[in-house]
Amino acid sequence: MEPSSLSGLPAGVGEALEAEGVAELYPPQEAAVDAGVTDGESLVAAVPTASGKTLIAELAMLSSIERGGKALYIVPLRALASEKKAEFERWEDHGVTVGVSTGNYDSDGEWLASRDVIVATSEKVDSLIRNGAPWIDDLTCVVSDEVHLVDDSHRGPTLEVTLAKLRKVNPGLQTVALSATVGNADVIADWLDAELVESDWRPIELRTGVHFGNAINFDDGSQREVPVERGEDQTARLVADALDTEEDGQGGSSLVFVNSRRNAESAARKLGEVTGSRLTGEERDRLRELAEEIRGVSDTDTSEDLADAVERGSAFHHAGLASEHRSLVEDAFRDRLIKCVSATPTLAAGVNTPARRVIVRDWRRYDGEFGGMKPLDVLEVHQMCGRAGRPGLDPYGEAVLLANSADTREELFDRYVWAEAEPVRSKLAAEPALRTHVLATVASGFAATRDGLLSFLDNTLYATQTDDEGRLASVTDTVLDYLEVNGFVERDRDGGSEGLAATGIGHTVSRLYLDPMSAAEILDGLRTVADGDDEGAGAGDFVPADGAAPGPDADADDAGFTTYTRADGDADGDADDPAEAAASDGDDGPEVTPLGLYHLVSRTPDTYQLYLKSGDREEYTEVCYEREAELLGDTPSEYEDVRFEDWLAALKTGRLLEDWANEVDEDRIAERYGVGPGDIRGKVDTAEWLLRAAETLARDVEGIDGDVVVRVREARKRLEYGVREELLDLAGVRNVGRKRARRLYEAGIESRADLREADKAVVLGALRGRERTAERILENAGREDPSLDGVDPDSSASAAATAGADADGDGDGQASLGDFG
DNA sequence: TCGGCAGAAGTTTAGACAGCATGTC
DNA sequence: CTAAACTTCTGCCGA
Repeated sequence: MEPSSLSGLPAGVGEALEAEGVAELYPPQEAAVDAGVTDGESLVAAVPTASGKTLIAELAMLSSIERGGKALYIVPLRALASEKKAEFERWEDHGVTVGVSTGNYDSDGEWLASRDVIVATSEKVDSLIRNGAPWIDDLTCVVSDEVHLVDDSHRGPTLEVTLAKLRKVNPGLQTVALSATVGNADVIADWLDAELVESDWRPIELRTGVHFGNAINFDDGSQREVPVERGEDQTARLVADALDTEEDGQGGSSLVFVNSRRNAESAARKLGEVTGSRLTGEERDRLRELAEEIRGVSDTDTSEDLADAVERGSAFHHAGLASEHRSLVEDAFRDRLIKCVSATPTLAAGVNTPARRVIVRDWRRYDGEFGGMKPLDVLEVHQMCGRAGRPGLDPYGEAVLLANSADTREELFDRYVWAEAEPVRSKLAAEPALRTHVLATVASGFAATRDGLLSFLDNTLYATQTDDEGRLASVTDTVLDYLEVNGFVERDRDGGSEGLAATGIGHTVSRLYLDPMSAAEILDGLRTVADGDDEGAGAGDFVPADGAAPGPDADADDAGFTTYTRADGDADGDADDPAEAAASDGDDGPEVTPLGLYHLVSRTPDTYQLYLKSGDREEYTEVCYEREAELLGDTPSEYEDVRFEDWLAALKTGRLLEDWANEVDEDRIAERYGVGPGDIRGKVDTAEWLLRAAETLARDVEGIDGDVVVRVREARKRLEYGVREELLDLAGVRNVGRKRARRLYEAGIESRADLREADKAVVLGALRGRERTAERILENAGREDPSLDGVDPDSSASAAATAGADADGDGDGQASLGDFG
């Protein structure tokens, strides 16, 4: 079937596809067309990765748009959103517009409602529904990429409920679900009332095999000799073998999957010996440049180790890397500059990074709940193997599992090579998942009674595949009790069917996209502050919202608390105004410190906890008692309460955040907490998000001291910029980060206003003579005449700045590791 | 007494979604 | 119940 023979697509699309080189549709694509994707028919396509799934989605979306509709493409990862957007933008010549919406990136100012195709993550779509995005009911086609992720216990339920909601709002909606080959694609099709296209067909041959001893045995019965000498590294031999086998005039690159970050790093180091000896002079030069770029991303050991490996054509890839690191590695690997990447599962499902040879070195991974090393899911291994074979570059792809004995070889064949992937199973009927989705479903008007709620939940995958009819109802009831106790929903038990309604806070929580348990924890924590200084202050008391009050003052205690309203003149974001800070210092209520707030949001289920290492328990128990007064809420008993462990883990995270807000260098933080630059950014981002939510909650809820709102905002801003209080103003200037702000401050330039007035020589000196940077900064600070022509840097400013930048930000009188190793 | 070294014992362990505002003289 | 790569500790040896 030729693309140009398809009907129902926008004019010229078929021809454009042929011009791209799509002369014939692939068999699964043809089956999809036969099943009616271009006629608005719903479809589940369960086919291998890289077998043209995206084109099936495009055919559905484009034909839907041609009929006057609007399409939504749901991706599982933020990183994939921009990849897909770029891919779909090639249809803009045919009048199709594309927009993206994810948590950290919205299409540049474009109003989504006007776009024909919108790419978003499932959480973002869920959030848009909760917030009543007007274009949701205009959708005529929704594509769900990697639907098999409904099996994921954390994020699966969101996808499941979101699809159910979209279909409910829009009964005629064409639903196209793209899935890996799984055990029960028919059940998914059944759930979505869709046709099923299932196939193992791949455009590039994929051979899967197991290496043991001196050869790889492939699933097609063939063998390839790859002898491994005694004491030689099996992985290294296989990587070398791929590189030494030229196809298309080039050796093949490899992707090695391992089970821990540390293993990824040490494998990359070792494999650098293999790749390093096979580079051309030009490649060495380019790699050296790339390594410099990597070092420039971050000052941490991780960054340094990565750069060292990359210089030799080898790299590692895991979530501890900064996102800039990741894309540098991914791009260079695609460009065939980096010859081998050792990765954790980040690369198995993320952006498209194919390799000629995939080596699955570790097939078991530590799992605490399992109590040891757990074999990977068949689906996961298949996903890894599916990365083998680059379309247009490799004549074939090879996926090799490593065995260290004949027995293991047989086990790997049985377990992975011959095995079908596990069936997908809904994880909806679990409390954490339902807690969030029951509240959202009630709050956004999908259900007003208990019966209505249960019948809505009947549209989920869970309902179509469970045999236990009562389970969903019973978990729902447990969750409803929880939501009622915490004041998020009201229940009316008088009528025939129990009535349900979200309270004001319930609505807020749902719109903020918080787990209700996080919201409850935050509210409890913040309320302890108000309760602490006046027993008489309760939620029902009179709340003064005096529009004339400039902020909390000494009298505020009389009423127990003061609320800020938008009218009180504090909406200008001037929380760091010294006068205000001084005023609140006069308050004798319990002090709300950044650490207290960081600890509070860190112990919320929306924050991923840091692992307590040996010795940490002792260390943080001590910190916990030292700073107990700052922690919001009661510390669980060290000896009787199992929650104590979590409390300490949250304290560790809280301290990391505090360090960041105290300008401790990234490399010190990385070392102190045993994390990578990517983890630091991740923790800070999450905390920022939660503190913003906390700010909104604190404003919306009665019984929380207005001063608390100010403290929350300041703690959040300090995280955002990574600076101490006195630098908040400076760090707000574009191109001024925590480092430059500190240098400027040490040179006597303490504010944005100073930047406009200061001696240019001092500014230039503080910025270490970087003329262009200094000009940009002056311009961004709003200086009339930012030009630095003929200005010489003031060397004393530069010296002061250097001294300031080297100071360890640990000046709170706590025990400090004042050594440099 | 000290340093070097080998082997024993102990330690650690993947990933990643969400909101929001708002500018400048 | 299950692993494996590291790091740190321990004890032995020789000088």
